[in-house]
Order: sequence, then C-alpha cells, then structure tokens
Amino acid sequence: MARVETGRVRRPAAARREQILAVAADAFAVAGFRGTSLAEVAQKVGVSQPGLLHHFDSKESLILAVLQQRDLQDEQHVEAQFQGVEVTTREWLMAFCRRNETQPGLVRLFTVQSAESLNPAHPAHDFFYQRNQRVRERIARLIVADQEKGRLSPSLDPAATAAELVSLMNGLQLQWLRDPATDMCGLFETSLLRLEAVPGTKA
Amino acid sequence: MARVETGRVRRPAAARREQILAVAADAFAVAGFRGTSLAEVAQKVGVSQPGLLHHFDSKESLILAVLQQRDLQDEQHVEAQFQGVEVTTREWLMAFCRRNETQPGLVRLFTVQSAESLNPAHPAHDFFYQRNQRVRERIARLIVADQEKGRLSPSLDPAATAAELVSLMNGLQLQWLRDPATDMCGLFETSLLRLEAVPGTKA
DNA sequence: GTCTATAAAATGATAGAC
DNA sequence: GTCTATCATTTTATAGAC
Repeated sequence: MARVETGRVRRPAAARREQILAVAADAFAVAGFRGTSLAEVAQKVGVSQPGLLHHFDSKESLILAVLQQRDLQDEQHVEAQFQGVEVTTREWLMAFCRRNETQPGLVRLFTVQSAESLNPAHPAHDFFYQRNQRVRERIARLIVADQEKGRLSPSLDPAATAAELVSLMNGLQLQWLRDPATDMCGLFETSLLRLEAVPGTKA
Repeated sequence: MARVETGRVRRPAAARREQILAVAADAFAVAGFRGTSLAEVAQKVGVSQPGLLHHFDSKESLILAVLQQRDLQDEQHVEAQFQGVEVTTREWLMAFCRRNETQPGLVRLFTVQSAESLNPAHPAHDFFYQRNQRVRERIARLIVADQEKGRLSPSLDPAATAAELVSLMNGLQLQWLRDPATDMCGLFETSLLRLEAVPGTKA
C-alpha cells in the first residue's frame, strides 16, 4: 500500500538554507526588515513558516545570515580580480561600481538595510557600523598608496577623502535605485577623475 | 457637585495636530514607517490611539502629512535666506548642509524614509520620487547660472553634476548619522570647491 | 476632542507528530 | 526536515459614549 501523499519536499539542510537566504535577501531588499514577514518568505520558498524557522532560529538570525553571506560574496568577488596586482583607488572603486550595476537586488538590500539599521534596535546596527569603518579604512589605504606613487595629490586627506567617496558611492546607489536612468558608474568615474586632477604631485 | 475627573486634556484641533506631527516625525525618523506603531506615537503624545486617529484618518495620511510639513518648512527656511539675492551653487547647497547639521532628527527622518520609500508599496514612494526630481532640477539651474557667470566650467553637464551633488549630499547625511564624528559640511565644501576648480571658464 | 471597547488581521515563535 | 496546531502579542481601524 502506497504512502499517503504529504506534499512535502524534503531537501538537504544546506541546500534549503541557501534557498531561504536567496529568497529572504530579495524580500528584505524590497520591504526592509520590519516590512518583511517570515510567512511571506516561507511561502516563496515553498515551505511552512515553522519549517523555515527550523533552519534559522529567529528572524534576527535570518537577516544577519543574509547580510553576512552577501557581504562576503561581494568582497571576495572584487578582491579576487586584483589578486596580487597593483590597483589604483579608481580602479578598485569602479570595479565595485560596475559589479553593483549588474546586481540591483544586492544594492537595494544593502541600501535599504543600511538606512534601516541606523536604529540602534535594528539587529544589524553594529554590523553596518563595522562594515562602514572597514570600507573607509580600505579606501584610505588605497588613497595613501596612490599618493605614494604620485597618482593622487598629497594634499588630499586620506581618511576624509575615503569618507567622501564612500558617501558618494552610497548616495549614487540610492539615486540609481530610485531612478534607474541614473548613470551611476559614469557619474562616479567623473568624480574620481576630478579627484585625480587635483593639483600638487608633491612639492 | 463637581464633575467626574476624566483625565482628558482637550485641545484645539490645530494645536493637537501640530503636536502629533512633531512626535510622529521623531518616531518615524528612528524606527521607520513600518517600525513605528500608532499606539507608540499616541502614548508619547499623551492621547489614546483612537484619539490620534481622530486627527489623521490613517497611518498613511500621518506619514504623508509629516513629510510634507517638514519638507515645506525646510525649503522655505533656506530659500528665504536668499530672497532676491544672487546665490552660487555652493552657497545654496552649503546653506542646506549647515541647516541640516543643526537638525539631526530631520535629516534622519528623510534619510530613513527615503530608503524605505524605494518600495513602491510605501505610501511616500511617489513623494520622494517627485522631491528628488525637483531638487535635482533646482541644482541644475543653479549650475547653469554659475556657468553663465563664469563661476563654473562650461564643461560640466548641469543635470549630471546635479545628480552627483544630490547623491553626495544624501550619502554624507547617511555617513554623518551613522558616525556623528563625520564632518559632513566640511567634506561637502571640499568637494564643491574641487568642482569650482575644474578648468575651462569658456573657450 | 477624547475615551473605552472591540474587532479583525497579521506576526514571531513554540510544541509535538511524522 | 517538515508539517499542523496553537499561543501570545501587536497592530490598524471602527463603533459609539461623553
């Protein structure tokens, strides 16, 4: 006698986890953390809501897992391009920008969560603070290297310029998401070239 | 015989409305639209939740009223400074930046709502789209005027440069909110001065 | 103008079976 | 690994009294 049809699709935990992360990333990108319900994510995955919570203890652990995974993937992708090769600030930043241009969902996830996480009560509040510091420091180091090679004016303050470039990149992403006609990378490159044109290749 | 103490504080509708708008602006600024409950706002106002909904038909109408009021106040404040006077792009933008620096709550309201409203289902989705277009056009006109006076290089594309400056301003606000040590206006001015240094004051 | 009462729906999470 | 059942809250909104 045949088993009763239950409709369940049982999958390896790892595969299901990946699937959930992908669906959740999209949902959080569109509606934010508070605006996304576990039931909604579960339904899109094709699983019950308690079934979803079997893989992630809570909604908080889910958003953190999503952000950490995507952040790691993204960083690795770009850094891998320049393995051992010498990179200028502009090249490095433009590589990120160009990659972002092909991944609006990812950009949206980080842009929306970034603003939402300004709230100290947001589960990813610390995550975004740390991430921001890390990115600024990375860019500041690239700027210093460029200055040493005479590619950027020594009159530029590395930390301040890094903060400015991170801000511009974030702002351009927001602008691009709101109005996809925005030439995000074109505007960014124009600004970077203007930076390189600042006079004063050492006194 | 004395009337029974009800504990109610009855106020003129207009005054209560203003009070609600002020409290709601703070709440939406911190926790966003989805993250703020009417009960929370009502409690801080010192009124019951249905008492609050007597003044605003719904949560949606409340957030829209908050944004419209603040947007109007802000624009009027800065434009009033330059009544009839000729302003440069840099002066106009720096006036906004300096005012913003004194109003973190206001900046946070618009930064958080701006990102949250990327969601087409957000009540202020259209509001922010229109507002963004309006600001970009205003700045583009200032740039054209500066170019005509020889204060900015004619090689700059007004619309593109306006989009870049709006992006930078928005990004700097986010950066400043996340890390108050950021010298928002200082960084902005540095960038604006760099723009003015672009060579080519007409052929 | 403000309140109490209440509805109606949604949500995050747990218990326990299969 | 996934489900059904269920709970405790929270949340927006309405009805009707004062």
